[in-house]
Amino acid sequence: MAMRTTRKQNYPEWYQNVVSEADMAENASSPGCMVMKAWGYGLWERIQRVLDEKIKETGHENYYFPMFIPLSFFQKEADHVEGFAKEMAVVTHSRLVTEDGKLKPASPLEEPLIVRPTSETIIADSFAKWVKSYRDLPILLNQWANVVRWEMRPRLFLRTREFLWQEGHTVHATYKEAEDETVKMLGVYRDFAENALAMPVIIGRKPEYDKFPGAVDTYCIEAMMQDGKALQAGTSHFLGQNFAKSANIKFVNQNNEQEFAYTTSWGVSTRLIGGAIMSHADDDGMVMPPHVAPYQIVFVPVIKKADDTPRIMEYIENIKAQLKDKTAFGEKLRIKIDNRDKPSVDKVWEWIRKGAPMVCEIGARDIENNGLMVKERIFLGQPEGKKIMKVDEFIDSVGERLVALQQIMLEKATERLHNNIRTDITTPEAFAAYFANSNEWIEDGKQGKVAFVRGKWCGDSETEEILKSMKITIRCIPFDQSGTTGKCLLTGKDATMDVIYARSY
RNA sequence: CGGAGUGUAGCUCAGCCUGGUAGAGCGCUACGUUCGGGACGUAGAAGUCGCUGGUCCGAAUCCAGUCACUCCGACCA
Repeated sequence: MAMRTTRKQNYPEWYQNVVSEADMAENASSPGCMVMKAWGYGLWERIQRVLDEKIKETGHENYYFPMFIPLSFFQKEADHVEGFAKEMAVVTHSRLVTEDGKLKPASPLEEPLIVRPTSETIIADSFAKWVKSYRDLPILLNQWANVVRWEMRPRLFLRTREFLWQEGHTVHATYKEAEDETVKMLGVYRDFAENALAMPVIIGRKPEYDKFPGAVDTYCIEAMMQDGKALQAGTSHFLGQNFAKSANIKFVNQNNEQEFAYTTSWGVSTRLIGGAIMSHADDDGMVMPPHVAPYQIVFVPVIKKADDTPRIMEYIENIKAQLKDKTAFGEKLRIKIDNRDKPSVDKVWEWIRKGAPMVCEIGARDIENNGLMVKERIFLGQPEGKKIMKVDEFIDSVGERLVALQQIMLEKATERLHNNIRTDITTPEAFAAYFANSNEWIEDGKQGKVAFVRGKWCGDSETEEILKSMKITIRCIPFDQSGTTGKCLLTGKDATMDVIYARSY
């Protein structure tokens, strides 16, 4: 076990341990913020690259809007301002002066600026300028940016005051078209989570009280972590005409009538990295899905005699050269030769903690055999995780093998999700008894003590208080409503709606 | 914003009760032996003891203030 704390011992502590031992990020000196290091930011860059392509394939183009938003913009949409008021970073001054040897803010701004917690208001302002006629619609845009929400209890990747994300914003001429867009992008997120991150999700709609402030409907993808808690991994909002009305986004339709437009917004963030960690990492550290691993293959030279160094390095370079045109997931392979002047065992263990999908150890012995030693991260410690292969065989099969490893990771995570959605809890008593337990690590392929419950909900507003007192949340109202039976698990009233109940991050 | 705790070397911490030259392990540097599941020897570098003030011949240690961080709550669209 390379982690100081195992998942079973203390899941939250294990998580922090993985983040630091895999060298993905650390707490910054600025409170609540993080420094993303090469291996963590590298994962984000991969997420950006793969997702950006999907966003562009669906017709969107990237824009960039300012991070400072005039305070008055938030005033315009009542629900929106109320939803965000408590967590805004506010810029009130434009310079510093020295007073008694201390720096103090000076030159107050006439109108304070808000550091964007999200960009609906400032993008809507632009939409209002750009939209004149139905011929201008739809506008389909996206931006990759940082946002700030003044969180009180930050956790690396899962909740930080500043985080990175993409936010898509679109304007449409009709209700239906905007609603379709919202659901379409949710589908893009689901495919991305499952295919790129090997993280299966449940898709659905948020209950009324949990919607994005200012939205008509909020849709989400919800993932299950290894402790049975839910992680909201992405959201897609149908904003109806709410922001169009507050920002005055109007167009002339084909009948020459003025009409308010319909808008959407959708986003995923660096939180996905936290999700990937808690989906796949084990007691030896991170396990990177090959599709998004910054490096898929790491070569570690094993040098017993210094004299061997040149020929071993040459041998490795030669293998790398032969992999030049090989692909996996339709992309070139990402390969690292770790030639740092360190003991090879240390290097190997470092890549295990980082979760590089394949580590290849190559020494003098392999040159004689025209072979190499291949270790696959997901099979660490198991006999099948360690193979001596011929170079030709490796070169021909490695691309497919990376795809296969990705598939195995998805299957494992999917099995956990499916085995841990309880549908047999049908009364408030059984429900309360179930959630009286606390969350703990769920062993692979097993059913955990506490995870998701799929069951009935009456939808009454009084349930909000009950949930709060139990520290349970309704993750979503799944699209798939193929039903469970029973009464509302909170009130015992008659109910028709199926929802997912869980503790959450 | 409430409750608790912690600030000593890059990291993890001991020393504080009972004041008297700043410590350990890991890491780092050099050299040598090593290297395919976490090696070892020898030598070495490294700290205004969070900060400010007080008591005292003398403060990491006692007192007061202050700042920061961590954990638990409240908050988390």
